Amino acid sequence: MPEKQYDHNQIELKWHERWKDAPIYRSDPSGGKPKYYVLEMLPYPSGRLHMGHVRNYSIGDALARYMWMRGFDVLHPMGWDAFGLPAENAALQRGRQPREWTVSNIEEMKRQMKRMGFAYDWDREISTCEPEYYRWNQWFFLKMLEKGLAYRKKALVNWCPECGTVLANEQVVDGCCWRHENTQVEQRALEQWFLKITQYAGELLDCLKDLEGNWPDRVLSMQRNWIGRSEGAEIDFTLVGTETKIRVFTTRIDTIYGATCVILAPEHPLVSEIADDALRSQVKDMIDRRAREDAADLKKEGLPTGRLAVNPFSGEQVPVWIGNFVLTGYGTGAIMAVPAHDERDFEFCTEYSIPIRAVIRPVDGELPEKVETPFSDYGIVENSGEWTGLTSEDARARMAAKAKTEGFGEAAITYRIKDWGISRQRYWGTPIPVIHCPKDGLVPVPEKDLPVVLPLEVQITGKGVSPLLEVPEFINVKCPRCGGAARRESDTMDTFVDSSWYFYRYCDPGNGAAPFDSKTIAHWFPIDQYIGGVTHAILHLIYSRFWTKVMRDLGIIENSEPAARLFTQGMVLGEDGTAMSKSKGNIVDPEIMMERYGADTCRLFVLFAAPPERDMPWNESSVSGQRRFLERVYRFVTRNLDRRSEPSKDAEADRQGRRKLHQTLRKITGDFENRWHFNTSIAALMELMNELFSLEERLGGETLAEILPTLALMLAPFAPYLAAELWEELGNEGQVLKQSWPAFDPELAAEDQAEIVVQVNGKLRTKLSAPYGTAREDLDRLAREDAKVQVFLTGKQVVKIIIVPDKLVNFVVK
RNA sequence: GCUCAGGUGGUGGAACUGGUAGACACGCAGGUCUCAGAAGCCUGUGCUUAACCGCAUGGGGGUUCGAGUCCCCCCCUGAGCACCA
Repeated sequence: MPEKQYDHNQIELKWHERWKDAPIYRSDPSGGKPKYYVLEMLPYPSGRLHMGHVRNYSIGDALARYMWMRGFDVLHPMGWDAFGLPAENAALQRGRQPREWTVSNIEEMKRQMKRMGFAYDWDREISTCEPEYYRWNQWFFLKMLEKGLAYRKKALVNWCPECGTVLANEQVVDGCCWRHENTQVEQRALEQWFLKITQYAGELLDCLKDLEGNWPDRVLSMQRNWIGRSEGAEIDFTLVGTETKIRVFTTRIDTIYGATCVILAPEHPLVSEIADDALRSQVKDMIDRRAREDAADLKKEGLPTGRLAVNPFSGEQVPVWIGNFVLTGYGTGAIMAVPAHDERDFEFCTEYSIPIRAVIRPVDGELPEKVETPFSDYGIVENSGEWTGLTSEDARARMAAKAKTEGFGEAAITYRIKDWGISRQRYWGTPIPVIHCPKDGLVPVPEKDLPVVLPLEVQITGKGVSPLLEVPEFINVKCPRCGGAARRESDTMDTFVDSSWYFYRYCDPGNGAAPFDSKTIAHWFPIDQYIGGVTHAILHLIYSRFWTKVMRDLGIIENSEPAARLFTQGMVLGEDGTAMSKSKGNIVDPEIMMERYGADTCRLFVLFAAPPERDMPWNESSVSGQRRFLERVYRFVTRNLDRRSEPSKDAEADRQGRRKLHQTLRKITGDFENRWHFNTSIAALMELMNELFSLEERLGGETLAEILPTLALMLAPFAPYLAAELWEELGNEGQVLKQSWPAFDPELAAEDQAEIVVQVNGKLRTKLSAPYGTAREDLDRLAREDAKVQVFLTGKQVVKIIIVPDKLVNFVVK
């Protein structure tokens, strides 16, 4: 009889048809099951699915399927951050070639996702570019405005000439735009909207502690780094001849007697007050040069102001300089330079022949006569008046306290993180719901008028000002307060606002009265498992933590963190060794892979090639192995269907077959519960198939009747189409996912003979087989009697014997 | 420069608590089947050797009966941060 051959097209298209209109599963909180919320990060922002996405979703989908079979009520939504949609709509309407994302691409992506057989809650689909989503973005914005968490100010901001818009600090990568990596970002002084993420800096940092173990260390340390807390003091130096105070931030107040000048950032407000025209133009040059050059190899430059400032501790007058290495955005934008105890200050002061004076000595060392290299460790304070003799630690605390009581400073904590600039001069994005009235100033749009929606008829100019300014119907409005003529804010929100809370909206996507129902959120949150690339470690993942804390303080949610566990999966690297992405043109199209090998093979391949957290260079030469494996499974199951009623004939074969089955089950269950190394799970399944092939003829019906359906169930998380097909072929009703994950029987999985490794001086000499629980002395005797061991023992003296029961005997000989 | 992750056959990777290094695949070689090929199936495959032995987890040292795994030093690769006072 000719065997049935595995035909992926026939099987997958059949099930694809069946699943198309009815979701493979959907969550049901009323069922009384424990909840499990698993979510993959947005397929952001590429409009074209590639194998990188397939790998990402295969990991989450396998987990979701497993948890579903384990009896959890799984929430696994799939949404589309289709923020390009209105822009492309507008472009299409006037016959322009769509640029990056198109409506059809997004539809195409959805189709491909369904074709891959991913089991999402399709009903919970949301789109963050729709007016309903704008409404709640704007609602949150107004709440933050009310609480002083949103504000507008003129500031130096990052400007991407290619995007024609402002970017947040987090969106600047190596001085370039995160979306145009060869475009240098410029600094411009503009009136912009900010969200006060700095108010939460301390909490964002402190809560990282609670995430330890559940979030990857890499992400935690990146966030710590980004938030950048440093503890120190702010101290006022008084400008000689004036009442003006120059406030500096230092972490080493204990070194203040060694301060030999004060250095201002070139952008420091005081500069324009004390500089004459000549100096001002030099400062301007300095700023320009710094903007052009790479920060890493920028030479330290300074300009003397000719002014002096008084050190409040020593009373000493020190010169005031302007230095290109002093950052305006960190601390107070001014520093005291202590060249003897800081490398940068040392470099600067050496360059300009500013005195270098040591005031800290090593605990077990001397104060140097002449400073050759700066000593920046803690030590003992010297030459510092009443503080001399204290340790650095003591001095820091006491001197800060003194500054406070004397009124010339205080202990202070500074963060590196800055407020989140959310203004964008783009067309797409949520309009910021504010009206500029000549009489009333900034007037928030009343809640009843939300959402403010984007006009469709817009000319996208790319000229660097918002195209919305060219739409009079949008811009010209009446002031809600006085009714007079006013102008609408033309900036739109950063799309990272959308992604900061989209996963909350999934829980209650249709809510028209609120962003979501708080009780529903309390049920689903926090997200049990969030999965995504490490690329968002300090963008999305810090914004959404911030947003969560804001929502908690608004009293609409209870959780303080969005995701209990985070998993960062590795990237799929294109042939050029860089991450697969559309902009690099190195993507591999899943459509072609699916046609050639089938969706199941693709999924199995991306899971088998490497453990999920590791990067995976694309090399499809081994796909055929996964394909062969599925063919073997299919042939084995279909040709043994009818043998399930046969009587048993070989008890030993039956025992071996069942043992391997339960061992495999134990292995896969363990992989799911502990570390998601699906590559080893799949390897275990392959081992099982190899064993079954060699036992096939000898297996009895009863054993086959246990093995075949279990095989289908074990495949369900990885190869859903084949699992469904086999499940049906086996004469079962219903979906595989609705079955329980099979439990393994430890007794059946246990080997009955232990393999004992026999070593001499730690080197493997032979292996023995002995029943479990064999006594130490018996193991010793068995090992000594072994002929191969004898060779290494004769003529030697056994000094020591190490016996690990059921495992190992090691003779130490001389 | 600082922080983190990694370095194992020709290739992807396995070894989960210090106890058989190389599971499982790809590739390669041989066999079987066939008029022939494809696909199956079987065997072999770290290096060295006829075989035993020996040598092997980036390099060097250490702890241990025993180290890919633990400790110290160094080299390399990738990622992140980078004048943060």
